[in-house]
Amino acid sequence: MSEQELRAVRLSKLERMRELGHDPFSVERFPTTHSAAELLAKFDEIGPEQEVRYAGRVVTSRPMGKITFCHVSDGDNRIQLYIRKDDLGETAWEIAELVDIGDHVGVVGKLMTTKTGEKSIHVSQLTPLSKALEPLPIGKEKDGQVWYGLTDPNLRYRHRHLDLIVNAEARTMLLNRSRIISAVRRHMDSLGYFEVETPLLQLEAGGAAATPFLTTYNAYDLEVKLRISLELYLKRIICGDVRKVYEIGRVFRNEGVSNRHNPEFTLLEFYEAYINLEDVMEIVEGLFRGVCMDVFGTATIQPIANGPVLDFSKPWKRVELLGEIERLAGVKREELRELESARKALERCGIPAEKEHNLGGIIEKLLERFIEPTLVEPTFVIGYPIETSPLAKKAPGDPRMTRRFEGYVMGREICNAFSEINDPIDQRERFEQQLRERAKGDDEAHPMDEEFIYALESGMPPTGGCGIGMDRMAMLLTGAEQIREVLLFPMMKPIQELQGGEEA
RNA sequence: GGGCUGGUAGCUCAGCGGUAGAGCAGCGGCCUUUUAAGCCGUUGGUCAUGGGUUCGAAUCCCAUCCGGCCCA
Repeated sequence: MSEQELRAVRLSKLERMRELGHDPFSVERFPTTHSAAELLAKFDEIGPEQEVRYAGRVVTSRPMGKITFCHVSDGDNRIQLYIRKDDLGETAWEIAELVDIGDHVGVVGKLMTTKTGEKSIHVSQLTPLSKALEPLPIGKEKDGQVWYGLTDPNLRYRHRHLDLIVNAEARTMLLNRSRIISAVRRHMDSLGYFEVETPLLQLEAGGAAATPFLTTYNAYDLEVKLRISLELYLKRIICGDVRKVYEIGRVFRNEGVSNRHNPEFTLLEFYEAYINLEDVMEIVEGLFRGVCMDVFGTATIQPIANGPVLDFSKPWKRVELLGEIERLAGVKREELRELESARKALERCGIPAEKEHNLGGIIEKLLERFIEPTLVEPTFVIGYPIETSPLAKKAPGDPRMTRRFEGYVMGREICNAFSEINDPIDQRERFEQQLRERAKGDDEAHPMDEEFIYALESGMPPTGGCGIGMDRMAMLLTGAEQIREVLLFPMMKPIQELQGGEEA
């Protein structure tokens, strides 16, 4: 039967319901006494005499003549209904027979246990509350096995509401993402941070190396960019003597889509005056521990079945970047002092070096290739090259390196933090160096930001700051292999209008 | 961006040169404690799109569109 015919059948059922005196779409409310979980958990306590009210979506149906069994889901749990013609009467029964899988219903009834032992509602009144005009891909299920359903990622992401109805695992991941972000917010609030909101539309998008999206501000006839990070505005607030600030916000980077990248993603950044890198590490440890306790009730989690167990109750491992490169890639730190010897070392490791124009790029290549995959347990990698860290303080004793760390868990970068530059002269030099990189063709080099420099010139206290990708954090903690699993509506290319032959 | 791989009924899939298939959903019938309910009957398709090869294409080739996996 074609899609149109399936739809027509459902429309005619809706019409028939209306003829029988019930228009499901005219109902505005249906107060309930319990959720499915409550009905099941408090089954004995409620007992067989008390009248209960329950509402949800019909997800299974087993009509057998003058009785029908069906399961109704409130989104989180489902409970079975036992509906008898004798209990409803002629008209109500005919209306009940017009209910399809996918429709919402509200019921009044009493609890009962069926012959096969399933806790159910013996329905005395059934009220259709909506009619699904489209057939829903609700699969059949027994003993945890699911037949049919919705598996095509293309359809799952494009029609996420169906995914939420049908796939419990996807639902859990997405809702846990939401729980994780609100736990992060609670945690930062409890530490006394102010949550702030800074502009999305900016004249120059700074704070990270990425290509921005462009748009036009009509009133000022101005080309503006969507932000690529939160950093510079937040530090300007620190310059305003607000001691602790954070923002959880969407940033936009005009680049490709992959397992780990979506062009718009949610970033947490926090800054605190008078603290350094090591203090930030402790805040990150506390954040992961606190969020896990809040969301999962334990700091020791195993996000992927049979995967590694992550213990966030203890401090993260701390390693030094150049030391790890020496240990795992066999490249001595002395080799990484000059571009030529560093290139040779890179080639020796089997990585082409022609494209590398500075030491920072080479060091990060070695990190990616040799270090990252080994960083399963939570680890801070400390000490990053200056070329790729234009906002981090120089390391005392080595002007090529900065007071910066990245946190890794299960081989993936999870946060990026540093002791912030508060010397305006140093910062200006770094930006000027970036401008030179830009002139050489690096489109992602950091732009000059005079207002930010001015803020530093007005005096910024020593400050520690950190950025954590919320999508990555959600992936890590929920065990998602794909960033799209923790985004409700990931970027999907539009399906182009198919043209069936050019007209002459 | 490169390699591999997929797109067939509303959903999940089979078919891989010779009449377009199955299960589920749907529709009709029987059925007042079923649960992947069951039994009988039945509808449903521009085989992603556009070209090509062939007597004949869902199937082979090319291009395009949209995915997936791996790599950069």
